[in-house]
Amino acid sequence: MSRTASKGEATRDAILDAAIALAREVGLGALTIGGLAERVGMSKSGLFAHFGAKEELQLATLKAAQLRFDEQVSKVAFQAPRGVERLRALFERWLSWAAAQRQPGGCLMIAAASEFDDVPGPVRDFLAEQQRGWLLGLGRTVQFAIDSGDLPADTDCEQFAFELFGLILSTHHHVRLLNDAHFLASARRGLERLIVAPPRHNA
Amino acid sequence: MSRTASKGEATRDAILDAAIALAREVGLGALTIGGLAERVGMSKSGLFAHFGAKEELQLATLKAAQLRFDEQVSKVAFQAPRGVERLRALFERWLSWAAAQRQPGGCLMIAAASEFDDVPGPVRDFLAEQQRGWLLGLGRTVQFAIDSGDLPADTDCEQFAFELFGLILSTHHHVRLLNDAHFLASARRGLERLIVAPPRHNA
DNA sequence: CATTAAAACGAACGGTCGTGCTAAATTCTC
DNA sequence: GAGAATTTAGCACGACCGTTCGTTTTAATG
Repeated sequence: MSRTASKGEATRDAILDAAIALAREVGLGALTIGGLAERVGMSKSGLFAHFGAKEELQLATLKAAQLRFDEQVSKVAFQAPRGVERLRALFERWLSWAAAQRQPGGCLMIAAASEFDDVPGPVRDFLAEQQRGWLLGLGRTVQFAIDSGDLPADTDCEQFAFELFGLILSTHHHVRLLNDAHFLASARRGLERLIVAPPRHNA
Repeated sequence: MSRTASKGEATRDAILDAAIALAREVGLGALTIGGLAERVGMSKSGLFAHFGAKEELQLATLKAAQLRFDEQVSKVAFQAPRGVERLRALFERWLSWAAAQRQPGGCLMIAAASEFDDVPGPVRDFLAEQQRGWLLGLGRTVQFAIDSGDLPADTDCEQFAFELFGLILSTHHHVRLLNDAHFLASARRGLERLIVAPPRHNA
């Protein structure tokens, strides 16, 4: 069957699947090994042996979530041609990742960032690095839209990315807290305004 | 001295002061009674007696934070005359509340919302109600700017408030996680774009 | 100042946390 | 299928959690 799927790796993947789901509900910091073990259906110590420390479990969970994000958001959006079309695809995928998933709990990375932004350590470091990379990737996608002639040449990519991120955050916040999906439409209107009247350099 | 400041109320206030500070660092959920007691310099049971339950402590902490917010943000901004001037004042005050405070930890309400958005109970209910009220207040401030002729008559107040909130969230997120104050400037540029090219109805 | 009420304390409770250790069970390799 | 390696379980530990209770200290009242 799968080439390198030893039993250990298989259960490890299953654990991380459950860890993502559980952490989205209670938070990455409130993720307990006992609770996770019960959810997966194995012993606490058996699960623990896969990671050796709680912090490792947290990091592994974040990395697994990032992998999923890349597949469900970035990868899919990058099938659209460069330009606003890809930008819209990315935004739409991102929206459904962050605020419209069926299972409870929003975006793990966003929640974890808010949770760990004052807790120094590897988890925070990972999140910060991840954020830097994502911001860069967003800026690049905007640049492609400029290159395609879909956006004015003097569009400020970084400012655009910053505001785009704000739209996602606001949607995430309101949809999750107020349980009102109409904010998804607000997000889309915000994107259109960004496209029609984008932020520009020296303006 | 102060009229109704029995000893009990005084220490209760001191406790809540410390609770806000501590909760901003570790999160409202990770707030422990023992840790808070140590910080305040009193016994665990003595502190506990003031609230009777941890959830009451959490709620009291949130209410105390809201009180501060009203005084430091809303109240001050409302001294400016209605219109964009007040809008700018509000935004600036809000910015320094959320992302530029000296002490560690960002905005408690934002962090708590992200932490409790999937944890049913009084804390979540309080946060949701608070958010509804704030969104309404924001919209009203925008409406004043329309009435003063500073914004087009067909400006969409709710959409405006939604995007404004996104700017604050994005700033909060980036400043806290990446420790880079230059995002404050991004926030201000976002506000200017909102004023110059606001979202409109039927557009 | 004496009395009473309020507030703070100290010790203890049952539980759960993360983490070692050792033994049993399972999977992999030849 | 035998033997080695990996994976899982069981149990115990010290620490800390929220909470209770009885006592002692402190503040308010006449």
